[in-house]
Amino acid sequence: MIRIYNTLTKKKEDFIPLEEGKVRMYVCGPTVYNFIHIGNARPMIVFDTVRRYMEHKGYEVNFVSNFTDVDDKIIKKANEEGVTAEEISQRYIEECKKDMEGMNIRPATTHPLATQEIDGMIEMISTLIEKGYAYAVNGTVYYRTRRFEEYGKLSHKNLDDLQAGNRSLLVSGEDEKEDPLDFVLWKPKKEGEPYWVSPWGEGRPGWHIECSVMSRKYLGEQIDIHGGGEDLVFPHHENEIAQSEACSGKIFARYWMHNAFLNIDNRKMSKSLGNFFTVREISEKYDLQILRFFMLNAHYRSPLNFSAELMEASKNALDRIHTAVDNLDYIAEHAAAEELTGAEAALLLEAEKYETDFDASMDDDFNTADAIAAVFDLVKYANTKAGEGSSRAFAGELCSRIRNLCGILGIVTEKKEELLDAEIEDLIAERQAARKAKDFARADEIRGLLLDKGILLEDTREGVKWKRA
RNA sequence: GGCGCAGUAGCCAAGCGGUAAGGCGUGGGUCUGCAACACCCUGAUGCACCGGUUCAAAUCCGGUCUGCGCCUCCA
Repeated sequence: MIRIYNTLTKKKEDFIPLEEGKVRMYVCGPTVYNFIHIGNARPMIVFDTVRRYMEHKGYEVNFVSNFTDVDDKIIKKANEEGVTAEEISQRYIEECKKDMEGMNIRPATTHPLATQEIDGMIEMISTLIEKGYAYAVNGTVYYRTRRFEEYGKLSHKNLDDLQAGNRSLLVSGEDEKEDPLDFVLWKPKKEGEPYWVSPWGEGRPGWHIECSVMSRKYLGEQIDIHGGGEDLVFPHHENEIAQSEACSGKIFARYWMHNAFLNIDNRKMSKSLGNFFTVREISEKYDLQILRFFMLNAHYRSPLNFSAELMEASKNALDRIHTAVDNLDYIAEHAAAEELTGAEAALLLEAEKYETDFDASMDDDFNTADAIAAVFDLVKYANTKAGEGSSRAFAGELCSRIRNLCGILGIVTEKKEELLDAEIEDLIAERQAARKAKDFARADEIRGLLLDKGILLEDTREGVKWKRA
């Protein structure tokens, strides 16, 4: 049984899907006005892992994640570059997909675009007006927040507190609202902005209505899991609930999951502090697999601090897994015996406990940090139990189990097949000859030469191995 | 002002009532021509601090300190 911490109830709850064997989940995606930063990457990695684990447990997962492609920031960027907003959003959607691939984040079942769903938004806004939950004033449509009695149930806020202690809810030009708490569903166009025709005039949708509409269209009125960064709890998700539930009269999402922030130097990343990194920047220095591993090494609801030092530690840790997998592959390939011995069969049975541990950790609100510990336990077990005398079946099985667990976490263990240049192969052979002749000076010289080319040699009992530095 | 989260070894990080996982790093050892890999050993009589509840607390309760987040676009 999977247990999920639900922001709505502030408790871990047993996960029971609306429809047996199926999971409908929606995760708020990025606004595409630039390369995504590593903070954007956290929910992507977290929820991709949730999805993978659900699938591992046998669920069929319908995973929807949007791209917000109409927004002030996109328009601003477009104006700066003198191109259309669409060009900007298309460009960064493509770039985002490249980054996702690098982090081994699988494409969603559907990646809807806000601009392709305007009709649905107009329809939902109309329904809200009909039901008395919204009103139009001078081309702007507002949601009548106080009309939705449960407003605040997700963020556990009380409307009067919101109003009383607040800084400046009354922004200039907003005195046309019935209540300062009301939020925008549709805003009139301004000169030079993209717009759509609506019953309230030309304009564009507010941010919150997008997700309600896209979620309903691709997943139905009720979904199992709704996810996103913790900053979206209020007001974004609170508003989604108000919109969707006022419209349908049904509970919108059963489980609300929110990941904590990725910080830099213990502070939230932000442009004003100048302390943020794009995923692209990180990819120039590290394999993005390391970024993924780094994030999964902490619980998704804990704040995580990012630093180069921590990335180095993650790189070394991940290498330990890769090395184990490579070694097992090597043992399997060169094994003298094919079949499992009785002793080996017993060892494999014993090793099943690590897989059980892994699942138990993941069942407990996706405790990836604990799950990774189980992977390391298996790695150590394999390193200890498998050796040159092992059968192909034994080494192969241990290897595939490690690969399988890593796969659930989206951590790639497949070795990139790279052919050695003939020149490098010759050098390795020459070094072997030198070693045989005990000409260690020459052997070390060659090893140094290869190291300069980025090739790392390892003399193991089974022979010479190499890997890219 | 309102609401909320966190403080566990040098670093990262699980555990959330039953006597401190895992990783990185450090030091020592085995293996090896050396190096690397791997393996073994090495780590907090203690989980910010002070009280309390309990047979039992890092885990529950109260208070203090510190850091952070949300309340405004934000992953």
